[in-house]
Amino acid sequence: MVLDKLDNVDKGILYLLQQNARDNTTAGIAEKVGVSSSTVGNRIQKLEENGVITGYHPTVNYEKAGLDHHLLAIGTVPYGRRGTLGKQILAVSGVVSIRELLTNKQNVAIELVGYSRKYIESALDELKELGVTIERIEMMKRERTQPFDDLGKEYTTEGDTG
Amino acid sequence: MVLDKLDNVDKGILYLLQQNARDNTTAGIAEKVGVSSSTVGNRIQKLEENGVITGYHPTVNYEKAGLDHHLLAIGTVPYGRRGTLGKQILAVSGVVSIRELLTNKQNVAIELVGYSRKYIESALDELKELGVTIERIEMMKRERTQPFDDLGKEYTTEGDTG
DNA sequence: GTTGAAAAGAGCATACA
DNA sequence: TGTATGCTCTTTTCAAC
Repeated sequence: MVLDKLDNVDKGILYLLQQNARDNTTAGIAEKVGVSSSTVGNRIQKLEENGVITGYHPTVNYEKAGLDHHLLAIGTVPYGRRGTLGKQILAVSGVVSIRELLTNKQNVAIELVGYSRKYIESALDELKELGVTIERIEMMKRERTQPFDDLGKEYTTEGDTG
Repeated sequence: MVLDKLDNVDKGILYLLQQNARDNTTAGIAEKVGVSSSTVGNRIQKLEENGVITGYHPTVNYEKAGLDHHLLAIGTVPYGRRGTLGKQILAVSGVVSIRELLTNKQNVAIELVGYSRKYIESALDELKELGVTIERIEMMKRERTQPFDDLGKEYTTEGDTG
């Protein structure tokens, strides 16, 4: 499924879901994109089936949850092994995300979260054992995420997206 | 609110929500953490009020949504301006996330998404105008996100988290 | 702070245009 | 394919513990 098959209704729904996937009800979305609530439900289901929406997750403030250690490990993974290693890296306790880049060096950015320095160190040890060469470790100050804002805002009646 | 105030029930709820924030109902969570569904509802509300949970977002597969251009701009922002610039950077069309690091150089990683190369270029121009020095631009191969898996799994009866 | 039940609201499936 | 209605399930609220 590519964008050609995403019409204005899909785009509007995606935009609003990205604003708030929990408080934006199907009825509320329906009103803003100009269709019925059951159509919104059908569309969302299709977006999920087609892999456009792959999941719904809460954004957790790790500091407020008591996880004081939050850092980014920038490293290198051998070219051929990146696909396989991704899952293994995610399986390491404390790893919350990986970004894979199309470069030969420094091609992975691994976000780590933990209760203590010891916790982080054991995660780094595990990563090394998997074959990840850690090149830099930086403390993360903050991470901000936002929906792609040009997806379908124009197809909605922006009002109270919550 | 810090972790000291997060008890096992909170941790279990957070764990399950991170697995699937949509299909895990309060009743289902209640069963797995061993409390009533209304308690789960109350706890979730408090986690939101206290800023532990800051939002719920769908994970969107940008490629499947027709947004073929997905890259990471690594750059530098003057030390004193990072706090202010964050919001402005997020306001640039195409920017979906920023990671701020505690370094002097290359202290921001800006994730960009767009329909076309032109689209991306205009976003980069905007970033430069804001005062961001772009040092490297890398194509993103993939991004994988996962909940912090050591938050409260032990306090749940892992069964059908969906 | 937790529970259980009742009420309000949301989502889903069926039927129809 | 999109829309409307009725049914079921979820969430929220409130009294009681």
